[in-house]
Amino acid sequence: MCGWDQSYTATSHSSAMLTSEGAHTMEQDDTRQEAKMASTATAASGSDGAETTQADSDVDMELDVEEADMSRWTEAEFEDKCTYIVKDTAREAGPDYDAVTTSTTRAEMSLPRNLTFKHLADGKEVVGVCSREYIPKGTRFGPLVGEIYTADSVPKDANRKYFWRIYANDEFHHFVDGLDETRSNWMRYVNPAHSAAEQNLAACQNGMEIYFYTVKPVPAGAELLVWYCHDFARRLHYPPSGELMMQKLKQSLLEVKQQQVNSEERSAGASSPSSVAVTPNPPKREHSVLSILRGTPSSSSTKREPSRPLPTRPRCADSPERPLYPRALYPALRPHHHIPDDFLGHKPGQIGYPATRSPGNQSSATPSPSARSSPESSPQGSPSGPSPVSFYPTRLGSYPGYSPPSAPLSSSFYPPGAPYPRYLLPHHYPLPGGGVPAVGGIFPRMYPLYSSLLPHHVPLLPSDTAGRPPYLMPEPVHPSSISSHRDFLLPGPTSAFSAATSLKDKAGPHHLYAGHPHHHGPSHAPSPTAGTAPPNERMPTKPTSALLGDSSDEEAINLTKVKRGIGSAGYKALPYPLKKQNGKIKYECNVCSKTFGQLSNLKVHLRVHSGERPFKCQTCNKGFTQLAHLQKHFLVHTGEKPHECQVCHKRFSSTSNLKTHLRLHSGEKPYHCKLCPAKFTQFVHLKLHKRLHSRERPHKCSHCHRHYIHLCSLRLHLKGYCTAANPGPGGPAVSSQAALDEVQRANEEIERFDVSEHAERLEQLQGGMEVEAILEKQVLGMLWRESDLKSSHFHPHHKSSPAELLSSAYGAYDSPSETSVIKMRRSSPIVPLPAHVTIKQESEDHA
DNA sequence: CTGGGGAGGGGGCCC
DNA sequence: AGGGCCCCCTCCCCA
Repeated sequence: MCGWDQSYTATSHSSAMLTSEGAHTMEQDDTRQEAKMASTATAASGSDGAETTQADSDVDMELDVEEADMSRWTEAEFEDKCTYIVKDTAREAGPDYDAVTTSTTRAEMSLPRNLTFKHLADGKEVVGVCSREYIPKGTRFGPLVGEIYTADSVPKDANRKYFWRIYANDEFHHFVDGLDETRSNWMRYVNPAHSAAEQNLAACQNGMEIYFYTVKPVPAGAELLVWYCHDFARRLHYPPSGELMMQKLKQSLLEVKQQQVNSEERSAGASSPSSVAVTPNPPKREHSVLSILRGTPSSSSTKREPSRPLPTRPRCADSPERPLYPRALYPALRPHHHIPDDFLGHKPGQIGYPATRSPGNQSSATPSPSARSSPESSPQGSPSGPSPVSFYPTRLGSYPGYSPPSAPLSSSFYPPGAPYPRYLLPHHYPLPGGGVPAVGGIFPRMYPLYSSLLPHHVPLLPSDTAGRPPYLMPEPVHPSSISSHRDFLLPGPTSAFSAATSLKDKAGPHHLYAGHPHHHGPSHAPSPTAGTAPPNERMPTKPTSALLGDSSDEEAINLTKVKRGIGSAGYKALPYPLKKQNGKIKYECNVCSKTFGQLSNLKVHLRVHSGERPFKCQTCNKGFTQLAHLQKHFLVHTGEKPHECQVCHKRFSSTSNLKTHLRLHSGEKPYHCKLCPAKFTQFVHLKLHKRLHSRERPHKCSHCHRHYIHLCSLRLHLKGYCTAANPGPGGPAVSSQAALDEVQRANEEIERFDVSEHAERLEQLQGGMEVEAILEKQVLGMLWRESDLKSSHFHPHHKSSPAELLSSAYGAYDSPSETSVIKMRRSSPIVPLPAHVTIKQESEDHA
C-alpha cells in the first residue's frame, strides 16, 4: 500500500533530481486502474461476499459499522462499509490558487467545516486537526492531496516528511507529498495516534488515494489522530497501533544504542550533525544494518525505488520480522548523541527483532509530532529546549519517550521553513550511499521522542541522490479512475457527513432565496428586501438543484449509497441500520440511534447531525432543514399570519402559536407545578416558575436526596417517608411497589407543603413533635383515603392532598370559605379538571 | 415574576 | 423515495 515516507528534510520537492530511492520508470495509469480494480475485488470479497438479502446486508453492514472492531477491517471494508464521506472544503480560488492570494494555504482552506485546526498557543501554525462537531464512526475523509511523485520524479532534495506511498498491486506506484501546503490538503496536519486508544482515524488506501476513516465516534473538540488501518500497517510491516509502534521504536533504540557502542569503537570519523544525516558515504555498518533489517542486501535496495520489488516495503514481505521502524534509527550517524538509558533500557516490545540489527541509516516512517500540542500529546520541547531525555517523560508507560511533555508548545517548536526537522525520523527504507532520510508524512510528526533521541538539532538532510535523472510529474496526479465515485459527491452546505440522501437531494443546498455563504457565482444575486416582492414570487416552494454539481460545499455524502449509485454490483447494503420494532421496520440514526418509521424521516433527521440546511431564505440567508420550516419562516418577512383565532380573531403565523393562544380562551393550563398549585399555559413558564422553588433548602435528609426549606417538613419526611431510612412507626410499608408509590406521593405532598406558606407559618407558630405528629396523621389519612378512592380516580370533586390535609390540620386549608389564617397562596394543588384537559405532568422531580 | 406572542426545530403521517 | 403538511415542543422576547 503506501506509507508515510519521510526520508529527506529538504524544504521542497522543487528539485527534479531523482532521489536515491529509485531510478525506475513510473507506473502507468493503467496500473493504477488495476490497483483499483484489485482493491474493489478485495473489497467485495472482504466484506459482503456472498449473496445476501438486502435486509441482511443492511443489518450486517450496520452492525459492522457500529459494533465491529474496525481495527480489523480491511481497506476494502472501510471503503464499502463506511457511511459518510466528508469532502474537503473547496478552494475559494481557481486551480492556481496558492498562498499568494491569501495568507491561508490551500491545505488550511481545504479543511472541512466540521473540523478545525489546532494552533500553537501563540501562533498561527497548525499543529493538529480537531473535530468541530460530533463525527460518527464510519466517516471518511480524504483523499489526501499532495504533490505526486513517482520513484523517478522525486526531487533529490525532497523532504519526505509528508510522503505517502501509493501502491498498486503491492508494488510502489507513486508518492503523494503533502509537504507543500499550497498543493496539499488539510490531511497533512493530522497527527498520528500514539495508541490504539487515542486513535480515531484509520488511514487506508482506497484505489490510489489515501483516506482517513473514523474508527470511532469523534466527539466535538477531539483531535483527529490517525494510524494505519490493519491492511495498511500490515503491508508496510508497521505495527497495527501506536503502542506497538512505540515498542518497535524502543527496541530499535536499543539496537541503536548497541550499534552506537559498536560504531564508536571502530569508527572515529563521525560526521558532523548536519552532515551525518546526509553523509554520502555511509558507514559500513549501515550497510549491514540495512541488510539485516530488510533481509535484503542494502546495496540492492538502495538502487531501487519502491515501485520495484527489491527495495520497497512489499519486498520486505519475506522478512516479517523486520523491525517496523528501523529507519527511525540513525544513531550511528550521530555517535555522540545520547540515548537515555531509562528509555533504552525499556523492555523491548513483543514484536522484536534481532538485537544485532542496526538501524543504520534507515529512517522511520513515523510521522513527526509537529502537531501534537494537546496536553496529552503535545510535542516535546523545542529545538533549543532541554535535552530530549528530559523532554520525554514516562507518561506512556512502557513508552516513556513517547509521552508528550507537559511543557506547553512554543512557536519555536516548529521553526518556519524547517519542517520539523527535529522530529523527523529516518526513513524506513535505505537510501543509496547510506544517507539519512528525513521522515515525513504523518509518522514523522509522530514521534518526538525519536527525534529527541537524535543528535541535538541535527537537521535531517536529504540523502545523496545527486546524479539521478530528473523527473517531473506534470501535475499532482489524482488517478481519476480510482476516485470516480467521488464524482458523485455533491455539495452539502454545512455538514461534514451529511446523510445518505439521494444524489438529487445531495445535489446541493436548496437555495431558493439566497446564496449560500459558501456558494459563489451568479446564484448570489442580492435578495430582495422582504416584502418588496409578492410573496408568491419568493415564497419557498421547492428545492432547486441549481447548484447541483457544485461540489464546493459538499462535504459529505453517504458513501454506501454513492457506491450503489455507481453500480457497484452486488452491493445491497443500506446506509441505515434497520431495526424491527413491534414487527415494523425502523430506520435507525447512526448518530443518535433514534428510529424512524420512514426512511425519509431519517434522512431529514440526519440533517440535524450533519448541520445541513439546504433550504435557504433568500431574504435573510437563514438556512433550514426542511422546506416547511423555510416556508414558515418566510412568513416573518411577508408578515403573513394565516392562522386566525376564531374567538378573538387575532392572527398568528403558526398553528402552534395559535393553539397556545387558544389556551387563553379555554383556560387550559396544562403545565402544573409539582410543588405548588401554580399552573401555566406554556411549559417555559413553568420552567421559569420552578426556579422559585429552587431556593436554599437547608434541612437535608441524611438518608436520601430530599431536602426541605423547613425543619418540620424534614421531620415529617423522616417520620416514615424516607425510603432510604428505616420506616418509622406508623410509616408506610415500603416492601411493595404500591407502597413505594404511596411513599412517593406522600413525599411529594410534603414537598408541596414545604414550599407552601403553611409550612412557613406553622414553623413560626409552633413546631416540634406535636405538629409533626398531626401532620403525619394527616398524611397517613390522606394516603389511606387516596387508596380507597383509587377506584374513583376521576372523582369530580375536590380531593384532599397531603398539603391540604396538613394545612387543614391547622385550619389552614384554603377551603372555599378561606377562613383560616393560613392560606395557600393558590388553590389546592389538586383541582378538578375538565375531562378534556390534559395535564402535562412534569417528568422530572426537581429541587 | 407572570403571561403572551413570535419564531424556529424536530418529527410523524400522508400523498 | 421524496415532498408536503401538520403538530408538538422549545426558546426567546417583551409587556
